[in-house]
Amino acid sequence: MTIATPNDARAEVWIAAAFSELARSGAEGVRVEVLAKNLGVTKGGFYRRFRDRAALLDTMLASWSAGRIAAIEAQTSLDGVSARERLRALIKLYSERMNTDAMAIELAIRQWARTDERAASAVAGVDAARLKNVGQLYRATGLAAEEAEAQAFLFYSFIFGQSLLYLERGPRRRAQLVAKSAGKLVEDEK
Amino acid sequence: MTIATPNDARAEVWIAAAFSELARSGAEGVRVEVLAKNLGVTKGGFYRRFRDRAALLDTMLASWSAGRIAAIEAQTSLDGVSARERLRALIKLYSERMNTDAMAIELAIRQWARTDERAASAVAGVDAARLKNVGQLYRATGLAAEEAEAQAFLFYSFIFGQSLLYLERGPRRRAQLVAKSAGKLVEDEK
DNA sequence: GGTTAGCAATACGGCACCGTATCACATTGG
DNA sequence: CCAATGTGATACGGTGCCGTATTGCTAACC
Repeated sequence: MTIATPNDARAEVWIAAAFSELARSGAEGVRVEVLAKNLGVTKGGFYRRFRDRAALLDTMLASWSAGRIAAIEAQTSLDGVSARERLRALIKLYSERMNTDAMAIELAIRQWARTDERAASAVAGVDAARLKNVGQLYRATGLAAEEAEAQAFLFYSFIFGQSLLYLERGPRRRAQLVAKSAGKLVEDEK
Repeated sequence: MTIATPNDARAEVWIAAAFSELARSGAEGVRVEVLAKNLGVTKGGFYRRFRDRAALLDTMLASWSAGRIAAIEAQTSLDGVSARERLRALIKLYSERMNTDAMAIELAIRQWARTDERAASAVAGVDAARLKNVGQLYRATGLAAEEAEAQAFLFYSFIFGQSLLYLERGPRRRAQLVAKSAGKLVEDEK
C-alpha cells in the first residue's frame, strides 16, 4: 500500500494545503509545486501519496462533498430548535463568514464545475442534499411541499448570490442588506 | 499609434476570442497563444495591438464594464412598460439565457475579481449601477427607498445565485423553480 | 554493525506559455 | 519602380509546471 491511500496522516497536510490554495486561487491554482513550496518541502513526497495531480483533485472533491453533506444534515436537524431559527442561523452562518475559506472554496468549486464533469456531479450531489434538507425545514414551518422546495431554491440562490455581489460601501452595508433579506426569506411566525 | 489603440477593427477579433475563452475557462484560461490558435493565426499580431496579456485583460474589463452599465440603463428605462414588467423581464433574461456566454462571462469575471483588484473594482462599478437601477424600479412599484434597495439586493443575489446551483433534474425543473421565485421577488400589483 | 526499506531531495525531460527579435511579404505613396 | 511602412510568421530565450528517475539519508531489523 504505497500509493492511493489518501487517508494517511501525511496525505492530509497536502490536502489541507490544496484546499487553502483552492480558496485563494481556484482549481487552476492548485499546483503541486506550489503546494510543495507552501509546505516548505519539495514535491518529492507528493507523488508518493498521490498518483498525480488529478488524484489529489478527486480526493478533494470527495472530501468536500462528504463534508458538506454531513454538515447540512447536522445543521438542519431539529433537536429542540425551531425550523425558523435554524433557517435564520444558516443564513447568518453562510453570510457572516463569507470571507472565510469555506465560501471561497464553495465558489471556486462551482466555477471549476463549469468545465469539469466530476466537480459538477459533486456539486450537484451537495446541492441536492441541501435543497432537500432546507426544503424540509420550510415544510416544518407549515409550507406545502411544492412551496417549500421553491423557498429552498430561493434560499440557496440568495446565499450564494449574495456572496457574489461586490458592494462599494463595505461590509457594514452588506450586513444590513443581508439582515433585511433574511427577514424576507424566513418570515416571522404568524 | 502602433499600440494601445484597442479600438481598431483587428483588435476586436482578439477581444472577441478572449471573451469566448473567458466564458469557456475563466480568466486564467485566456492565454494569448490559445487565442491565436483559436483564431487560426500565430501570436505575432497580438503583440502588435496589445502591449501584453495584461493590457488585453484590462481592455476586456473596461469593455465589459461599460457594456453592462449601458445595458442595465437601457433595460430599466420606463418607456411605457410598467416597473413590474421590467423586473420580470429581467429575471427571465438572466435566467433563461443562463447557459449563454453572458452568464459564463459574468461568473468568470466575478471569480477573477476575488484575486484581482482591477476586476473587483470593475465588478463593483457594475453592481452599483445595477442595484441603483433596479432599486429605482422597485421604488416605482411603490416601495420606500430603504425597502427598495433591499429588494434590489435580494433580486440580484437571486439572479446570480440561481445560476450557481446545480440541479439534478435538469433545466425543466430549474425553469419551474425560477418562475416560482420570480413570483416571490416581484409580487403582483394589489 | 551492517543490510534493507522507506522517504524526501535533487535532477531531469517535456510541455505550454510569455514576450522579444527577426524575417518575409505585401501594400502604398513617391 | 522602388523605398517606406505595416503586418503576420518564425525563431528564440525564459519560466513555471508536470511527472519520472535517481540519489542520499535515516531508521528499523537481523
